[in-house]
Amino acid sequence: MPRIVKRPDDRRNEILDAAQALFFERGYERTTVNDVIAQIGISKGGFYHHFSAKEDLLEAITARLAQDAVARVRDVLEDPSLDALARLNGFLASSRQMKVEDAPKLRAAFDVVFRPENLLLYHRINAASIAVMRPVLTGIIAQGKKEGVFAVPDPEAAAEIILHLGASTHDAVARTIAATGTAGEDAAIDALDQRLRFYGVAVDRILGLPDGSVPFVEPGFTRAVMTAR
Amino acid sequence: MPRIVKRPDDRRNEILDAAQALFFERGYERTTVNDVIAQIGISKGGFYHHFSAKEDLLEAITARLAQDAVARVRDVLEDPSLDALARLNGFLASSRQMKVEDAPKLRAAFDVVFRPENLLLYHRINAASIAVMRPVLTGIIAQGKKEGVFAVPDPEAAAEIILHLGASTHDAVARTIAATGTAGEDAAIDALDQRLRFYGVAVDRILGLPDGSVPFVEPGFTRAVMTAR
DNA sequence: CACGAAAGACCGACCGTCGGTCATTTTACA
DNA sequence: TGTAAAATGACCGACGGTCGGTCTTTCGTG
Repeated sequence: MPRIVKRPDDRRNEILDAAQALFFERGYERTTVNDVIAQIGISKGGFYHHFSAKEDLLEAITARLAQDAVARVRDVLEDPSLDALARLNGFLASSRQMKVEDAPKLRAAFDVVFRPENLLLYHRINAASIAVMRPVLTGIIAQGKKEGVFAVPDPEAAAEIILHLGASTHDAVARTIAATGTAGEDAAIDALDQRLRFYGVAVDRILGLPDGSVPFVEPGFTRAVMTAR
Repeated sequence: MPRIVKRPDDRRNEILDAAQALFFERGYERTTVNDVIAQIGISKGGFYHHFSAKEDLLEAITARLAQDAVARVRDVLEDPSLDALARLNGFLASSRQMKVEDAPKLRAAFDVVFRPENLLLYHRINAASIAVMRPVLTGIIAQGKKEGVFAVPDPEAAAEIILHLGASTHDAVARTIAATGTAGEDAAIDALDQRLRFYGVAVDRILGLPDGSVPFVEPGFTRAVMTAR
């Protein structure tokens, strides 16, 4: 094979891009290092020059995804005119907007990531996004505590709990995906939507707010994401 | 090797016991099928006669652990004289008692299960216990809703959320384990204890109860478990 | 500017391990 | 004694990872 030399960062990103596409297409375990290097025409040694193990790919990809996600909502987070509740709701609204915007890609990824055999991939993505979001949400909650609107003893613990709430949707989402294409699809989407609303209520209560203060979903959101192609 | 024939159930349990011990000693990935069969002196084919994949071991072991755990608190769950809040607190108290009783074994398992490379093992155990506990907790919450003491729209969703709260302790526990033997151990245990108390408050609030109604830990519990040898 | 050597990006054959298969043998029991 | 189930262990293919070596780029030096 002809030897093509690239700047290390470019090559690294090229590998990451290829691996990410494959992971979201086949899952982590079912993607081999050989698959990745074949996709971009690189040798085994070349790959291991940039990454010390297949596992490194997972770490790098999930970190990159999480960083990208947080970068896209930075403007809301840094607007000094917002009080804590507005900041929190703005943060959640931006996140939803992002999800709706590339709903088709997201939905396709869901189909793979929520399969039982890809549990590890799911949890890694989750852990990475929690790691990135934790300081952000902690900041918002600390601000709200200072403002006297959030009644929590420990902002960081509250942030961790709320972020993990997202993980508890795993089964509900998986059930909805499983129902796709069946007669129960419509009902499954409604059930998921109702469940997500309750998560919003759970957040309200954990923060010591009246029910409905932090809407987790808006009308049509769940359906828009789950029926995207 | 001499051929020893046993009743299928006995053999199955023997394999399960050996695998469980190894998983809690080295983790799932680092335990090979050869390790398991070597431990009890059985052949490869013999193993695959009883289990269709290594993955099956995980499923069977986690299911068995979860079943055992729920069986041990059955008496509290079936006592008809208890109202919902008493039942919930009794259920949690029994769970704590179990943990304190075999704290040394538990702590040793923690050391392995909470290592980052054993994330899958941790999540599998968690998922299995949630699967078993969900109907139980759903029943308790539904009773409380009927009694008018728990203010939740959907008992099953509430049960799922509360059970997943346990998972959100993962990082906090991992941090405490990491601090074992260092100068910060004492502070780490206190921090974990405080965090667990907050989880109790979160449960209170999700169920619409006044703070302190559902104590998640009692004095000394966290320290007892985390310092056991 | 020329050039030679160090750095490091890249190659690909090779290796050990591991999960899993299968033809065969042994045992229990009706 | 026939047969279904239990158990054997040699074998397989795929996979993650290694390693000796090659080729390109960069940069200090005369």
